[in-house]
Amino acid sequence: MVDEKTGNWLSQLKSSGYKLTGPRYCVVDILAHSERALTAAEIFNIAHRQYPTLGLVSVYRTLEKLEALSLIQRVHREENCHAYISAPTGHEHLLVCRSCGRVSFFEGDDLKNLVDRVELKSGYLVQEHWLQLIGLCGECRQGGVEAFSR
Amino acid sequence: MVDEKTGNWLSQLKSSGYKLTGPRYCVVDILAHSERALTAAEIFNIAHRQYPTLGLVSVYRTLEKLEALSLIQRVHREENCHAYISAPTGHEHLLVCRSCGRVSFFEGDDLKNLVDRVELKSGYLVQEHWLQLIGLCGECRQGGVEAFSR
DNA sequence: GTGATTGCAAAGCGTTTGCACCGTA
DNA sequence: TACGGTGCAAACGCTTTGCAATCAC
Repeated sequence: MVDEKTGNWLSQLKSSGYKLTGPRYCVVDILAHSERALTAAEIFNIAHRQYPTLGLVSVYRTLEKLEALSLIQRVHREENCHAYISAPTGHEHLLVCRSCGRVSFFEGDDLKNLVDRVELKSGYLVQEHWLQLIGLCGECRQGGVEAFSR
Repeated sequence: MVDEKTGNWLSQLKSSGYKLTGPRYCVVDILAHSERALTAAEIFNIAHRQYPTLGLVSVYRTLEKLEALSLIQRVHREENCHAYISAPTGHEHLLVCRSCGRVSFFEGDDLKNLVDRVELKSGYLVQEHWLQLIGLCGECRQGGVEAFSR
């Protein structure tokens, strides 16, 4: 019983020449459905419950492949950049909740003017932009929820 | 013979209760004048030449203090976030050259509309934004300069 | 059957900590 | 003189690598 997103990721792995295995399935499924950015250790902790023989190493190796296929992307926070979230399908940017760690996406295409202006002024050729908003999600705003604990 | 920016940073360290020492001076001076974001190891390598007894540990400890005083800030690149650059004075964002690693700053205050729209749509309260442009600086555009080597 | 994938253990690497000595104020 | 700063060495935590056993295809 594989859901759509997990199934899609698995087929992409398969058609890239990788085999479909238990550990791989487990990690893919967790990442495909997480609302929060997860570190390798966090993924391991969750996956370990459903797949007790899983090794942390397999988590790293699967992350590597998923990142290469652009199915996941790194989330940068003030202090580190070792957490991953399912990559957006189109051209979207991250919106990260500082309290619970939840990640959402938003469209953000009107940077064009800004980019044009910066190019003119700086002489740079801008190839890529990275925009990330940080704040509190709807739930955490209301709830006065305690900071997400690591 | 201490130049203005270095001198300013040193006074800020001093007035925060820290002592002014050789190793500290050395690291401060390098960071205050680097056009590129530098990692602890890179700073150590440079500083070591002018101050042979310097230990890598002192670099880390100085970075810590400079970051706490907001005199430097981390620069995030695709793969890591362990390099530091002199922090901008006002509200500015980073423009990083992918080829030579040079960092420039630009003003970027017209995100207000975008932020308002995202808040409305997502229900988040946006507290902070992070914008970074990545591309090629004027020199690297023309020169076909080889990628900056690590 | 074959070659990729696995988990383990060990290695590797960057960063932090404990400590005795040293230098600034 | 007092106490923060120093470098060294060791500890630490996260990630990668070497390897023999295992498993998908």
